[in-house]
Amino acid sequence: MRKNITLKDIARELEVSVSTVSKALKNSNEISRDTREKIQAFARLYNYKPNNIAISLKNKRTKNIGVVIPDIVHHFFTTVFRGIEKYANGKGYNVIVCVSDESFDKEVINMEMLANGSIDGFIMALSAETQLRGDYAHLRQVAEQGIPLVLFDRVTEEVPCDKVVINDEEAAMQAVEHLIRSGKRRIALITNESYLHVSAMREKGYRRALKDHGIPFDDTLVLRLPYQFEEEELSRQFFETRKFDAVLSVNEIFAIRGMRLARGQGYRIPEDISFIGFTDGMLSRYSIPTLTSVAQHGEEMGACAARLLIGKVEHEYDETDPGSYRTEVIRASLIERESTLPGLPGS
Amino acid sequence: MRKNITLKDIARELEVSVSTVSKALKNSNEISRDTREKIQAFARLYNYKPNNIAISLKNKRTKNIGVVIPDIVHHFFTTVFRGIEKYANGKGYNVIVCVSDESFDKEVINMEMLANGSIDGFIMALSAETQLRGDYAHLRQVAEQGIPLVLFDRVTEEVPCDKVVINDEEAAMQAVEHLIRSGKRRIALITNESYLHVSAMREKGYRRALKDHGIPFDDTLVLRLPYQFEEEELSRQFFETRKFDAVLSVNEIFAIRGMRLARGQGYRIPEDISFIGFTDGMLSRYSIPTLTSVAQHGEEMGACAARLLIGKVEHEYDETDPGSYRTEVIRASLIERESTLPGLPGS
DNA sequence: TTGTAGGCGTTATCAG
DNA sequence: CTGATAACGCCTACAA
Repeated sequence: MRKNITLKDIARELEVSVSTVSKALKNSNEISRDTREKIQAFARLYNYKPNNIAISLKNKRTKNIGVVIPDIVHHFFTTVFRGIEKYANGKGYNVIVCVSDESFDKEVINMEMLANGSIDGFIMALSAETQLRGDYAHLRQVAEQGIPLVLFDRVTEEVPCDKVVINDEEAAMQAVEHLIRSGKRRIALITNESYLHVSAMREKGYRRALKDHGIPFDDTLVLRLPYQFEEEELSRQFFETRKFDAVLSVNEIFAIRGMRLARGQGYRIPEDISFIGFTDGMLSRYSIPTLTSVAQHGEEMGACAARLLIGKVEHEYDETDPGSYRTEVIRASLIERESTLPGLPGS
Repeated sequence: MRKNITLKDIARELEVSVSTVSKALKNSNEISRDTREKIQAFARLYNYKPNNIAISLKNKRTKNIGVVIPDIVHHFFTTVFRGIEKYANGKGYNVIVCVSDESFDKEVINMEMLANGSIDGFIMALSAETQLRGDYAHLRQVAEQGIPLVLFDRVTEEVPCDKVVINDEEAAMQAVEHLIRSGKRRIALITNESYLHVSAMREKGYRRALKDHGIPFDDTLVLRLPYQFEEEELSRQFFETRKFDAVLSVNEIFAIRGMRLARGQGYRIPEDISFIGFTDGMLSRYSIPTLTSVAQHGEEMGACAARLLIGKVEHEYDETDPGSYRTEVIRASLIERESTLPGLPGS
């Protein structure tokens, strides 16, 4: 095992001082052409590479960014991560990922682990449990330490920092309007238990669209499913006992399961029931019928978050000035597929 | 911004030496109970946390592991990653992810970036381009530097290191045998262009199963699709012009697309054509019909890879001894769903 | 019981 | 042009 060679090694071999080597390797013209070349040749020969850790210690910059997400086996987060990774890599940063598994404790532990010098800043989406508890002390503490923080998608008003969100409410409205335009009036909503901020926003948009079109909100047309595990019975009852001609779902899995149930009961899609889901993932593209879907442009979101974060990391800023925090909104867009009827002409 | 407090700060405030503080904080009984308590109280009060970077520099251990994978928006890799992350986290390690995007150059650049002290070891799956070129110099170099390396799934014989693979050949055989047992004889294979080691192994298993059951291999029943982008026309022709009663696909996407085409042409699944795919992801679970699938147990693979790596990292080992390298085989299993007929009794 | 000194690898400042 | 020194934050052998 040939351990990595250091400046000191080179200095010893070439009988010069460490500082001469250091300067020579950065081509400083403090050093004579001769020695410079000699040193550079030697370094190349022995494949010298500066030690990142030492440089980090010196600069107090690690060129690492920490990403804390609730789940990695999840199309949307994965997509955002790709956006982050690409942008960060382009800027010479590496990305450390920690998965909170929707657990408050893990989120806290992971952040503490990273906050002690391992990273220059955080990008994160809150775990479900954190949102449920509404406890954001760990985020505030990180902010107090002067570590830049960017929240995306699963955000909260209670922490002053940069944020990247999609226009959930508006996107839900537009989806519902799309259904209304194609002649649907009894529109169901499938959502999860409501402590997730994004779900709440989507429900808000759903209600507003109904209201705007003079359709009364009907609570019996809202199916609230538990977040994590499958509860097939609830859904079955819902589909058997309620009459509706369209469904908006806050994610694609609920939509796909809904379509399967509807077909099982003999409904045609989209003629009898149309479906629109959030999260434009694999399932939407490959289901039968293919699912009309609200694309969240995760990769763009990730890139945006990374851009904000690295901006803060590299340019000194005043973290006490609330005006310096931005919230970027990524506009979702509706991808029309087989599960909805085409809208009326001109719409 | 209250920067993190250091040993030196504590020492200055309490008018003791840095080493006293250091020892006191690790409860060394070299230090009097009195000073110990005073120092610990002070440290707690100011929320002292040792600086990871400094510790890394001192110990030459970063407690980071580098994961290099071809793609993150990919169910299998994501699953493996989860296994790695969980195991590593449990052992106090963080995970730095780099995505090679199937590109040789990015793979090399990423590894060089990390190999200069940022990580204690690598876990990786080779990019398609790397396998195509067969150039593994960068891996060898890492190994020479004494950095432990574990390859998973996309491996090569040409680099001596620990490996984690699934029994691709055998799994493909078993899948084909499953089809044969349910009465199918003309079994098609959908695979990708063949420079991927895993695909080659699966094809081998496919052929062997046929042979073992006296079914002649028919090259016209093999559809080879390009790796990255969709080539719908090739598939359509294949489904229109060839007659077969079952399909084995090396991934779930090809299988799902195949099922859609087959249904479009009026075939019933599984009565007319059964399907089995590799990669037991979302699509397999939620497609219509649901897809019988070879589960690769990615999470288990990831955990295994992390275990091997951390083992090497923490226990000195002799990297010149080829006998010290292990290849762990994770056994795939067949998840039966609607896209295949149940096997005959007793099988 | 406490403190000093040296080192991990690098860089910046200043002296020669 | 070159080198000595200090510093980043921490640890530890050794001295007092």
